[in-house]
Amino acid sequence: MSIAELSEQEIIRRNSLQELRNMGVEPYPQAGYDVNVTTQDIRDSFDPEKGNFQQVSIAGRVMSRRIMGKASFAELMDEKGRIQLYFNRDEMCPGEDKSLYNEVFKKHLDIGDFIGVKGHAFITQMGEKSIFVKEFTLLSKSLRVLPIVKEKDGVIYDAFTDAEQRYRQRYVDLVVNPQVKDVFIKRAKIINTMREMFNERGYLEVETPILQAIPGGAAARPFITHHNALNIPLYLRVANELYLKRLIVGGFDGVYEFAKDFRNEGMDRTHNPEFTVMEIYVAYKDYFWMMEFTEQMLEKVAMALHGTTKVKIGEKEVDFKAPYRRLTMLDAIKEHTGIDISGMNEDQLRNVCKDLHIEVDATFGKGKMIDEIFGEKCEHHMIQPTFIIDYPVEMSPLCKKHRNNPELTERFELMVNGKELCNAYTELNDPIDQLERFQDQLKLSEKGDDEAMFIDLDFVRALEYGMPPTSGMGIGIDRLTMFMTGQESIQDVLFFPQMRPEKKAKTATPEDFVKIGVPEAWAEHVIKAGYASVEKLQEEKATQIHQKLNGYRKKNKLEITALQLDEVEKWIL
RNA sequence: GAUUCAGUAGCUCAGUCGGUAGAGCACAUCCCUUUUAAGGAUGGGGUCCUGGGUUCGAAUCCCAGCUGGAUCACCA
Repeated sequence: MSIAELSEQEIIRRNSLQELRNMGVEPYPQAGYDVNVTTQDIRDSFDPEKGNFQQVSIAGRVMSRRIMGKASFAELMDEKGRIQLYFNRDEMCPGEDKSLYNEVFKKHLDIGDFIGVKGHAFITQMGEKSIFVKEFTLLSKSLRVLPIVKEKDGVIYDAFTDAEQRYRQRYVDLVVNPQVKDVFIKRAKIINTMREMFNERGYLEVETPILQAIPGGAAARPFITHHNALNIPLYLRVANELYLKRLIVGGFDGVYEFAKDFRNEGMDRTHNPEFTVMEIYVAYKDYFWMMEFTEQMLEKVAMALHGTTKVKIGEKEVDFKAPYRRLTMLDAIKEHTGIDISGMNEDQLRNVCKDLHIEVDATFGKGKMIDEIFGEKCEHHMIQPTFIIDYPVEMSPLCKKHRNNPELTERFELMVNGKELCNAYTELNDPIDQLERFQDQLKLSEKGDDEAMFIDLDFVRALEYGMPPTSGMGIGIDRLTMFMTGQESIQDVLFFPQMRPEKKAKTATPEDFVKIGVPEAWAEHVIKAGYASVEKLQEEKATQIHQKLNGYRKKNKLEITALQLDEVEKWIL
C-alpha cells in the first residue's frame, strides 16, 4: 500500500508502530496472554468488602482513553463487555524510567489496540467498578481508526449506521455495535435448542451433498457450476429433501440436517442467495404428528431464548405457545373472502379470481389460482402461528395425496406474522405416483417454467425399494431468527450477507509513473498533486504539468529538485 | 427489473440563491494527580462517489454511470 492512500491518522498509527519497535516494544508479540477473568465477572461480582478480584489478568481492546497528566482512564472491551481501567504513572513505572507510561501508553497506544493488563479491581470516586493497572502489555496494534460510538443512559451518540459499511465490514459493526453480537448469539441458541431436542429423541444429524448433479427437492432456479475432473455440470443444492428421504429408505428412522441452500433468484429484505434451512424426516409419522412436533419445537425455542412464549415482532406480539390453530386452505379462503371454493371447477375459480380482482392468466391451473387467492387475501392476516393445511395437489409434487380428497395433499405450512415459516408433508412414498408427478413437472418445464423440478430417477428408484410412511418438515432458520430477534432484514441475521463486490478504485501506484520516466522522488507527489492515473497526466500539456507540479512543490515545501520542462516533455511522449 | 432516496474529513452529519468547504467526535501539540458522552487550550485533516454537460465560476443545476437503502415486481 502506498503511503499516498493512507489517511493522516493511519500514517500516525504506522509511525507509532515503528516508534514502538524502536523502543523494543513488539506490537504483535507471539506469546499468549493468560486471562483469569472477564469484564462481566468483575461487573457482576466485584465487592470491595469481600476484597475479591485483587489479582486480575485480563485482555481486550482499548475503546476509549482519557488522559490527565499522571493519571489516565481507559475502557477495555472483551467479548463480554467493557470495564474501566485506571492507569497511574508512578504505579506503572515505579523507577526513574517513566517511558512505559509517557511513551508507550500516552503516545503510542490508540483506540482499537489490544492490550493485556494485570492489577486489582477497585471502585473509583465516581463509583465505577474499575481495574487499577499495575502492568500492561501491548498485544496487537490497530492500524485503522474505528468509528467512535458513545453511549450515555441508553442514548447512543454518533452510531455507526451506514448499512453498506456495516454489512461489508461486519467485523467493525460487531466491535462498535454490541447489540449486533446479541442477534448472532441468539441465532446460535435457536439452532442449539433445536439440535438438543432432536438428539434427545434419537434423531441423527446428517450431512448430504451440496454439489448435486440433479438439483431436486424444491422449485427454484439453481446456481450452476462445473466439475473439471468429471467434466460435468453440477448444481448447488436448492434443497436437501430428496437425499434425506433416501436415508429414510436406507433405514434411519429420523434424520435431520441444518443445511445451506442456494437459489439463484432475486435478493431483498427476506431473501439472500444462500440461506439456512433445517429439514427433518421421521419414519412412521404423518403430518398431524409433525404439526405437534413443530409447535413443541417452536415453543421450546421461544422459551430458551426469552423465558416466555410471547415474542415481540415489530408492533405485534406473537405467542408461540402450543397448540396452534389449524385451518385448511379452503377454510382460510372462506374465512377471509366469504367464498366457498370447494368443488369448483377451473372456470368457476377463474370467475372468483376476477371478482376478487386477482390477476390470473390462461396458463394458471386450479392449484395455482387457489394459491393466488390465498396469497392475496389470507396470508397477511395470519399473525399468530397458524397451520394452513391441505394444499392443492398441483403445487406439491413431493407430497402424498390427501387421505379423503385426491385433489389435495397432506401438506401444511406454518404462517407467522403473515409469512411462511415452515413447510411440511406427509411424504409421498408411492414410487409410481412420484414418477407421474415428476413427469407433470417436466411438462411445466417444457412450457417454459424454469423453476419446475427435474426428474430424479435415482430418487424414484429408491422409493421403489420402499420408503416407510414418513413425515418431513423444513424451516427457514434465517427467517426464524428474524422472528425471534425482531430483525426486519435478513441481512441483520447473517454475518456476511451477499453484496455486490467492492470495486477497487483503480489508482495508479508511484511505480506506474516511474515507468514513464518520472523521478522516484517525484512519483508519489505526482499522484498527490491530482494525477490519479498515467493516462490522466498524459492528456495534459507538458507546460501545464510542469507548472502544476512545481507549484505543488513550492506550496508543500518539498525538499526535492524542481522539474525541468524538457524532463516533463519526455513523460508524455 | 421498475420507482424513489442517499453518497461531503476516520465516524455521525450541516452546507442558504451556483461564488475558494463546515461542526461534533476521533487525531496531533502543549498544560493537567480519580475522569464518566467528559479535563483545558491550540492546530492539522477533503478525489464533496465517478464521468460528461451548462456556466466567467458547480458539493450545489442537467445527463449518464457506480454503490447502497427503501418500496414494488419476481421468487413455494
